[in-house]
Amino acid sequence: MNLSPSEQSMHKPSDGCMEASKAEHLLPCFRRSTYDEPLASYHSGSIISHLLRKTIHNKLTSLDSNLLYLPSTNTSRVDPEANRTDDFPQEDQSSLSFKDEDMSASSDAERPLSEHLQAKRARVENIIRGMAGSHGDAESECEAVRCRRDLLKENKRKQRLPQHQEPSQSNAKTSKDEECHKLKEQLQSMQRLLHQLQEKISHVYDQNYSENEEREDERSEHDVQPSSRHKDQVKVETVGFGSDRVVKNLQETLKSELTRTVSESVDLVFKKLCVPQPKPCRTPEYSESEKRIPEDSPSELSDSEENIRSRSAERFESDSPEHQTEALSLVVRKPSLSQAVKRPYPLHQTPFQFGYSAPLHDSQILEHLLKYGPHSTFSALPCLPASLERASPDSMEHPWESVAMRSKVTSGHLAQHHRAGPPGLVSVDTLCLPHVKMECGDLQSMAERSSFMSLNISFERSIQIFIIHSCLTPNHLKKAKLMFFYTRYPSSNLLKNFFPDVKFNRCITSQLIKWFSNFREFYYIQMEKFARQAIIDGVNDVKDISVNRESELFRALNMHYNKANDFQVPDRFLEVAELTLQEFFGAISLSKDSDPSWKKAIYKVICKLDSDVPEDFKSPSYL
DNA sequence: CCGATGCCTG
DNA sequence: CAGGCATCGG
Repeated sequence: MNLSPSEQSMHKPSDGCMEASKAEHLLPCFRRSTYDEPLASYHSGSIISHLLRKTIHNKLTSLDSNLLYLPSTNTSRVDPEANRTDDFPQEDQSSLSFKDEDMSASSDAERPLSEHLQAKRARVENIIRGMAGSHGDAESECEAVRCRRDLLKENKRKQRLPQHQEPSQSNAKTSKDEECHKLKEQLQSMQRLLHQLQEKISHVYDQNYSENEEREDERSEHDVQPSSRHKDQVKVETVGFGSDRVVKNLQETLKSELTRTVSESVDLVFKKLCVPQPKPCRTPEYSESEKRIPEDSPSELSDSEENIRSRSAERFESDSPEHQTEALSLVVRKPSLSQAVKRPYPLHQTPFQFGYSAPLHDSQILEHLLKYGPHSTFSALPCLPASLERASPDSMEHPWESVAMRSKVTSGHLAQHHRAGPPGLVSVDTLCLPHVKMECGDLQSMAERSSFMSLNISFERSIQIFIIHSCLTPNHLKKAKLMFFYTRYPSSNLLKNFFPDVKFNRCITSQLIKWFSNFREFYYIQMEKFARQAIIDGVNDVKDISVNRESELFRALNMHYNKANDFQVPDRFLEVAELTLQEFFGAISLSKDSDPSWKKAIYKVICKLDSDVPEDFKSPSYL
């Protein structure tokens, strides 16, 4: 398929491929990130409407609908393949119009043709009109649904519509073939639309960016108290972060990520649509049109089975389950960002309307920042721009307070704030991040105010959020589970001592405590279960109850707290487990379980059996 | 009132 | 595992 000039200009390699590859280079982890979970978890319908809702409802659209609405040259091209299959004059595609005059004008030439040709044309125009009309219509958030409905209706009504120059046949196969093809085209057109939108976003972003700069300049001239500025309007430069390049990188990464996300979602939809009957979809045209959008997708984009499969959820599932579940539950679902979305704002007032899905996306980025980088240092974060490098030595003590990074641009004027550490390294303390020290409760309001909810995310803010989110990672969870083998009832002080790399606050503390509460819950449930089982099994004497490493009970517990089984569980834990089981057994034997709070007595006993956690656990880099 | 805890639920 | 809720003690 050929690109029209307008499309080519829209899909400039420098805006697409280059950025994608650049992003790939800078942030390799992103590739997997957006793809893995969220897209795989959407089903085909929802992802598209989700994306469309996100984009069409976006404020940017209303800011300048003309930007989005590419004049006839573009809107009329939303379905060029349909034009071709319907034998529309190729050269007339860009002038395809919905005006009646045009209809009649062209129909002069086509009068000899059978009526159904005109009917076809009318239908195609109708479809196009429907799509075009909804582009600028803020009300119609379900463009995809509508188009699809139209198309399906179209197919039902007219299954004999010729495809691929084949004679019209109305057997079931061609019908499905057509539908698949139509949907493919439709999705591709939406993809183009979204790509356009993405261009607009970056355009508006750039506008805002320069506007903000101007505003900032004005303020610094007229404002007597610069401190009265809204925090969120602190522009990147004022943070002293320094690097335009860093900001640009992030910006570009986000742009390309949006594009790629769209592509992959479309791919996923395709896969779902086409898998039942792959052959019909695998027409030459299909391959062609797939290749037509390389800038949206990684370079390996093709219609090969391998690639399709590699995009599928199956592959995702084949990944380490622990890897996924834990990371996602910890970070993606994390507090405020998702909560903010469901705040009871009237839709039209929602300050982060556009960011409908942005939190998820951004959280994924952050998640991967966390996943791939021990929050102790940035050095191990492959996703971070190259300008962020090695952490300072003192970061091993309290990495959260001295996440160090090298500013390749100007670290000089920041060095004055920097404490210990090699020259050229800048502590995060020097970033003057206003929110870094705030607590989780504030995070939501921050998210609401923040440009983070849009693509206008600044780098320093992503760092803030990174830090906030990096408080507890999957590794921390793993560590906590292992610590449970020693202590069932850790005090907050103990936790603080053993998680030196965590910036403790109310929220983090209670989350950690909650973890242990959950651990205990599981522990006691198992105990009760096995105690009852022992009774059922006819065990009479408490002394007949023992727990060793071969016990089923131990295996269950070990599976829960030491899934990888790479940790030597201390013998003491076995003793405690045995005692606990015996307590439960005794209590149940004596029918104490009729008392609603019968377990509390047991808890009281067990909580005294905590032992010291080995010093090794104090290392932030434990695990 | 706040924090810790437990219970229930998704 | 996290959220929400109720309860309890300081």
